Amino acid sequence: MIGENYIDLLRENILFKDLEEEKLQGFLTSFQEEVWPKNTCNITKTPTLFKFYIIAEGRVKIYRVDPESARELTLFLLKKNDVFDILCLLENCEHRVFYETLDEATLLSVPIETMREWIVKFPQINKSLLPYLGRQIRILEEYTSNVVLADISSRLARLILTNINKKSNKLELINDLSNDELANLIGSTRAVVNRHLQQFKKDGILKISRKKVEIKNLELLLKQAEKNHSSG
Amino acid sequence: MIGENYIDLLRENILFKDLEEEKLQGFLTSFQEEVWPKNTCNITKTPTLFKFYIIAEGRVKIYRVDPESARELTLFLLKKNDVFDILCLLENCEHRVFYETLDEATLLSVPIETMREWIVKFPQINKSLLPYLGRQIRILEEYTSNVVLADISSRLARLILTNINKKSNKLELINDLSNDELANLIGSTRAVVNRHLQQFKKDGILKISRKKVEIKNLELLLKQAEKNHSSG
DNA sequence: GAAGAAATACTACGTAAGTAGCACTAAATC
DNA sequence: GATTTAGTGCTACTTACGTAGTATTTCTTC
Repeated sequence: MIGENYIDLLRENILFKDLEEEKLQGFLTSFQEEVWPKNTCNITKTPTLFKFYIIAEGRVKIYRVDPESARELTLFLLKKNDVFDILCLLENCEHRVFYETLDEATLLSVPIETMREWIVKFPQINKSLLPYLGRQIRILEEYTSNVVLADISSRLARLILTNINKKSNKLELINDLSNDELANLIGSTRAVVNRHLQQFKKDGILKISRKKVEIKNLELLLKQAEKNHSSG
Repeated sequence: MIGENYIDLLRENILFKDLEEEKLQGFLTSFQEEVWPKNTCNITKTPTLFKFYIIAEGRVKIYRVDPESARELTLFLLKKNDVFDILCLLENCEHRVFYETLDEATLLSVPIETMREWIVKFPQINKSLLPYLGRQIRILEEYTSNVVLADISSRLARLILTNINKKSNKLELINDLSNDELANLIGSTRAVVNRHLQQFKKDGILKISRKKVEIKNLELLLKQAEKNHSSG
């Protein structure tokens, strides 16, 4: 059972937003609040096979690791009101990925079987789920073609561009990440990302400080995102 | 309206398989049969925004192109009883990809709005759709991490391995593709794929002839799939 | 504010993959 | 069966990326 204050969260959630107020109230009893410390991987303790999570606060990355090279690839960087793990929810079999918090995170958990029942019972959830899955597919298609067809500087520029808040015009979600984490987000390595960040700095595109990226010249950044150095 | 003989197709289809016989019969009136010639891109003529397709015969690839380098990336290679475009179905906005037939293909089309209505009206379709979408997401996750974390020879070996028919032990679906098409499937180029195919041949792993790949040594192929040359 | 940890900046180097070009060959097409 | 086209095999070359190593800076925390 979680507090009333979480009603607002559910009301803004992509899966629950269309439900009537009284039903959301009823849901509160099924949720549990969990706090995960920063930089922890709770997969062994709390398998996503049994629980479905909504992020109330903090960031969680879903990532893969190549055991040989120890290289990481971040598949999704989840934030407030994102949910996981959608694949376990749909397929009831293990999703071979890791989860790790980038901040201290507050999560709402619900038994995954309960969530499955809700999808069947409440058409509104089901109806919201479909376009949500579509968006996931679209994001992954974009990711794959980016990695294959664009070079690192383009990918880095695009990563930054897609995380600019349209209203504040400021970088969000990834603005306080280390070079290492940025590299994981575009399928590269720390040293290479730093090399390109330095070049961006030289070119007057970005202002860089420790765990901080600021945009100085949006126009040039847009050009970098489009430019594919492999051709012309 | 299509012929009775397509009932068997629908009965085996991932989305329609759970529907009662009489309902499938009723569906027949909504479908149209279309034949697309080999190597054609029918996107402009028959936008997937308005129709939903089931493949009855032949192969269709969904791919992206980088306009600058003209390089292609095949996202999905669809075969009999696969459907497209699932993203247009879910999101009702343009899916920025191309479609092209690799063989002469026979397709069943249904107005996409009709398909949307069916999803709402028949829970069985909706229920089948969810794990189908999950599989798409899983495939794309695998694709992305492959491209980032594995080198070309591993990706080529894995591509071949995933297309071996478990029963016949023979290569299917991709066994008659050109080096060019194989390259598109792993995010590389013709010349590079050929280089590795030649090496596989030298190593006694494959037998290669024009538009034909045969497996000679499965064990060695499995080793290639696991080996990541970038480490060790 | 000293000591330690974490993140960054930079240099040097090796290499897989991409590109270009061309000869050769099988297979459509007329 | 002559001609064209598509696909393959191969050589030579270039380069962006990844790796390694190290110095430096910035934060943390005791």
